[in-house]
Amino acid sequence: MTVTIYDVAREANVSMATVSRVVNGNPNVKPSTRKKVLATIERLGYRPNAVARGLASKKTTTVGAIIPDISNIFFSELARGIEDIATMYKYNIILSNSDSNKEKELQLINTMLEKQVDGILFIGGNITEEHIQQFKTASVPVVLAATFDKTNELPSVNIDYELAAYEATKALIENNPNEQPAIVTSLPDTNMNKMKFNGYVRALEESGFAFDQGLAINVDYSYDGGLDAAKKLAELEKLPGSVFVTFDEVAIGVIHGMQDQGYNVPEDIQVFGFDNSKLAKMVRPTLSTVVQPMYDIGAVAMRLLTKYMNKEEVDDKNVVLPHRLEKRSSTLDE
Amino acid sequence: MTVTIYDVAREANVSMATVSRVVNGNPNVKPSTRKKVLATIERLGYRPNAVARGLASKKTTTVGAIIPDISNIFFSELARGIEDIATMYKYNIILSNSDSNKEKELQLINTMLEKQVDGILFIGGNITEEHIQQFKTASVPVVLAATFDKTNELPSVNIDYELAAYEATKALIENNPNEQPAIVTSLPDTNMNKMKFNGYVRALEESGFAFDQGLAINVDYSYDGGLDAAKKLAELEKLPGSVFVTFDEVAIGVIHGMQDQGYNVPEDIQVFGFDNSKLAKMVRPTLSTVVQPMYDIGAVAMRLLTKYMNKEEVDDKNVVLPHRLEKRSSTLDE
DNA sequence: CTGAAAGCGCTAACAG
DNA sequence: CTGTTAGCGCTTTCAG
Repeated sequence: MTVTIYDVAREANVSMATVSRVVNGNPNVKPSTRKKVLATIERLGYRPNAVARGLASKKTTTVGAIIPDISNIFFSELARGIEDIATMYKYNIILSNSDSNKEKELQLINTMLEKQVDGILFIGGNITEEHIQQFKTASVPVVLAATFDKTNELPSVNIDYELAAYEATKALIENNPNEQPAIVTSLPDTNMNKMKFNGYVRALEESGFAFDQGLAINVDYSYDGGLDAAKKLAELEKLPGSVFVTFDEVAIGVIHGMQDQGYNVPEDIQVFGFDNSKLAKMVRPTLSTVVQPMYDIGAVAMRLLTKYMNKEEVDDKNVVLPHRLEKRSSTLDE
Repeated sequence: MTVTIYDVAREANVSMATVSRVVNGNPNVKPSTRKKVLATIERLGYRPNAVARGLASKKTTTVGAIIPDISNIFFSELARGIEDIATMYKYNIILSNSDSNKEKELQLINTMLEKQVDGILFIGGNITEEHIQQFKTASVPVVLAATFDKTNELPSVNIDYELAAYEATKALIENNPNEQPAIVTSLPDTNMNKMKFNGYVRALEESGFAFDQGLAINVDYSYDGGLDAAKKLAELEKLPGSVFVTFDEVAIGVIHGMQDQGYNVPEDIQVFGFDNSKLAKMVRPTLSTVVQPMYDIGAVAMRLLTKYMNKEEVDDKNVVLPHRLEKRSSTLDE
């Protein structure tokens, strides 16, 4: 039925070991026999069985990637970064969506471990003790991307969310020093969100403002959530002069929501986003935002994982990638 | 080191076969022994090795999905549909990006076949004879999603692109019967694009217009491509009263591009998009567009694939999902 | 309801 | 440079 390494060996008058060698590019094969083997592989239409190889070698050259939601632009760009580097290093990706649901996450980790992935890339909300335990039940390396583990036990790739949020808030204040910026955040309350929040508060306090719960609005992580936020903003006793929105998609909803209610951005209210997803340029006014290199986070995380899988030395286990502010037209910069 | 089925068998005083049965939920096991086995599995922390299982059973419960670009919103929604149904049927997905590049596609098909996937979901530009050949070298089922194979040999899930484009163009003409709509298309020139184009031409002719090459603009499939298209539109001797843009992302670029040049949408120029990606509601004016159910296409394709993998009867091998027009504010509907 | 035994297709020492 | 020989961990007849 299907042709195996054994068939090739027989037809080529060599041993299975030799066929295996040429298939795997082992240099210890006389050119002439290599050629002969290659020819019969071609003739027979032999295709190596990676499952058998995986069982024998204990390496599958596939890694698992657990992602909250691939249809979210943020994660899909990150996934592309992962995939490109994986391809470069000859790995395949088993991709699964967790919806940041802890049970699903734990379940997925288990499934991937059963499938004998060589490593796991984890993107999620919060890392709990259970996650760590689950990871420890197997000996494959795990790298977190855009995800926090307060213990810092696991390797990770992130940006400095606290600092980025601080800077964004500061920028808002500089443009309009007399008005206290509002903040629009989204559930779930992940560590990432907490850090952004902390940065916001720090900037506030440093500028002499006291955090005001009334200016902290929490909505769905979605465009419609942003629309909701805009409504709530407009209902405030006094419209805040600026607002820091912790995700671009929501920020765009805020901009449109304000405009739909007759306000001008940035004249009536400045808005600052976070992520610099490609949506940021797809609004009028274009969105000022924190540039978070999603693709790079995925790429660097995958690269880091390859190092662990190859048991290479890793000098920087918790990578912090640079971020920057991109000032566009939704803020009052000179 | 790692605990195997053999260890469990020994510790539980049963045979490997029995352990295998309980692990696989085979009912032919006395409850008491099942319980005993389950207990020692728990105690030993046994985790089945899916690779070994795959080798022995010739089933991996993983399917390959070849996608042009996961970071494209269109494909990422489709991928989510695939994933959700796959999860429902206990399959995992190996996801790879092809950039619609034929060599990569062929390469990926081969890799997935080596990995012994139980089936393949293919989303791409054009299916060539080589693709078909490549698929035939293995006996796993293949389903196309949002992808055409002119021979109709392969199972597929699509919408009627020609008709949808026809209807969109017709709608434009109805709103403004005296002006001939322009069209903005994007490379590569896939069958899908051709069908959209044909629908556009058919609507034109049916309304007494002759296709005018000068009104056919081709740009990159991107927001910036849309910006470019708007520039070209404005450079025309006379601004067309409406334009059919074959992808939402490009359409949004067209809207902003026109606005940036001082025109009003839809008063000066109507624009009709295609896809109804979530971007369509994220513009002002909101985009009138053809609703293509990306998620459903992915979901139905995956469902269809499970049928083939289970060797079930399939009555409708080339599924055509319904589409509809969503009229929003970028067109002059009453 | 349970066990024995034969592979699945390949890699990895180890010899030579 | 090449062949032999054990497995990898599990499923799957076939008996009983």
